[in-house]
Amino acid sequence: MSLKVYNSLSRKKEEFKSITDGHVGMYVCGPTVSGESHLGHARPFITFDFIYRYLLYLGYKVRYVRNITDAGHFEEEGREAEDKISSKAVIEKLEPMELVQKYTNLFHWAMNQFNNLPPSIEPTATGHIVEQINMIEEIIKDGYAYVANGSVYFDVEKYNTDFSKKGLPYGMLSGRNIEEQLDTTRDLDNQEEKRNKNDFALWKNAPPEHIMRWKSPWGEGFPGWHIECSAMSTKYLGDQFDIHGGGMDLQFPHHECEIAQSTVCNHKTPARYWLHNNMITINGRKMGKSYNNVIKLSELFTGTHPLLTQAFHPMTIRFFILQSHYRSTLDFSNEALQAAEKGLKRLWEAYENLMKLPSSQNNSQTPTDEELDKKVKNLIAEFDEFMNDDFNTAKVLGNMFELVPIINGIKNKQLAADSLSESTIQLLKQKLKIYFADIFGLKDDGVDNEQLNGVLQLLINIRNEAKAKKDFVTSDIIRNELIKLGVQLKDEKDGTVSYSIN
RNA sequence: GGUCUGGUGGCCGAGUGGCUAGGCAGAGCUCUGCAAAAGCUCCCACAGCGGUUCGAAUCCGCUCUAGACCUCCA
Repeated sequence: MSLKVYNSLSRKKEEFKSITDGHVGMYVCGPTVSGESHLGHARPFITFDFIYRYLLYLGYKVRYVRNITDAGHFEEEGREAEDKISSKAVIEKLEPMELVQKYTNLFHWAMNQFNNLPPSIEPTATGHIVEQINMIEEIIKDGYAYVANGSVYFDVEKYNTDFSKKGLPYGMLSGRNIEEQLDTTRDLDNQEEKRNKNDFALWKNAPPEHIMRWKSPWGEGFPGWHIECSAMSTKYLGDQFDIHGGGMDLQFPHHECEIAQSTVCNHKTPARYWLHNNMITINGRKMGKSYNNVIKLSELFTGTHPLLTQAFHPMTIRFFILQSHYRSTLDFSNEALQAAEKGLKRLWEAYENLMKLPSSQNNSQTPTDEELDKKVKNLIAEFDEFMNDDFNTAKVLGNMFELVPIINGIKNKQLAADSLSESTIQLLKQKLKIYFADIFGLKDDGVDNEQLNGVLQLLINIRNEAKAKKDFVTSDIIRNELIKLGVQLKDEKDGTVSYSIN
């Protein structure tokens, strides 16, 4: 059984084979820290987090590189090209690096909330200006870029002509044919500098008011749209690496340009497998700045957004994303998120129940219900199978939910304790823990507060005494008032009382 | 205009030829002082029209429809 991944480059599922045995190099396009991350951004970072975690589970040593874009890509709104980061800094009266730091911190905070593992290396664009300049020089030397008024442009046409002969045409990732591109009537800044409309900037000459600027062989300026990813992936992962990831919307032009730049410099396609996650939609539309329909992560966690009826816990978001396949669109709505919240709770509680099941209460290795035992073993075995099929977390969760009634049934004695063999229960515990915590990265931020526990236990005791005296008025007050406070008491089958906090 | 991807039960979402996931919501039952929780049962959908096939949500064609990219965007 081997891992198969959908490669955007070939548009097929392919068997995954790493370049170096036992090692994986993975590059994922990170955030532009000129603003706060929104729900749409959460998708790739959670997606590639569980991919990273799964590769680790398979035993690979993974170098996971995710950049921070802090040098400012261009926003070409109509006429004026301006560096996003420097212009916003003026508005907010902050130093550019102060702004960048603020949003980097916020990003890290959000990643932490989602329980995403930090990448192995998180390089910044501003920290790699030298590498980017070196790479641009190489491209010029090879004749695939030209200088115009202190800016440098990549010669797409020449690249396409030469590399098509090698079977590496420009547009191979996104299935584009450069002759067929739409003629934009839009006026882009400095378009006349380009030899061809498809050419893209490697280096931009900085106008005087531009704050972020570096010296280069072509004058003072700043790096172009795509060069940082090429420079940094090459530096940390080599000429060719295993996986390049990002959102589908980056396929063109960003990843296409990356391929062109890197191929010129390194004489080979940078990544073997290109993985792209799909978008989160809201009312059927992609969530994105251009649509003005973004919900920021902080708003999501606090419920402060007109579209939200309540706050949603980061783990609910994570679970919501895990419930669909990463290449499908995922439609946001309060209802969908509420369903995810309840589903996660049910799964979480079953998981806890399982972990608390006493082990080896009987020595019987033969289950009394062989059919059920077999079913459980099969459901567990399918976890790996589903993940190996292009990381199908949705199907794994489906199986987990099928295990829930079995686990709860044993716990609540609706099923005999020895229905399953001891070894199956052990296997279940072991695998579920790995999948739940290690691969899916679901964690309990459980209130582990001794004082609160003590207070609740006291109330439970009082209620028990009231019940013993058939003073149901008192016992019901305790139960009903607690539920209003988000604490749900559960009368267990064995007479004990447990609770869950919402 | 080009390239591409979708349209699945009240909602969300798996599923690429037969065994018809799963979650949420809803209904009934068991348990319970009553509830809740838990368990059991029910709710058998695949945009439309043709075609291929013994058999299609799944393949092919057409139609309708939604969306993505072609411009910063996860």
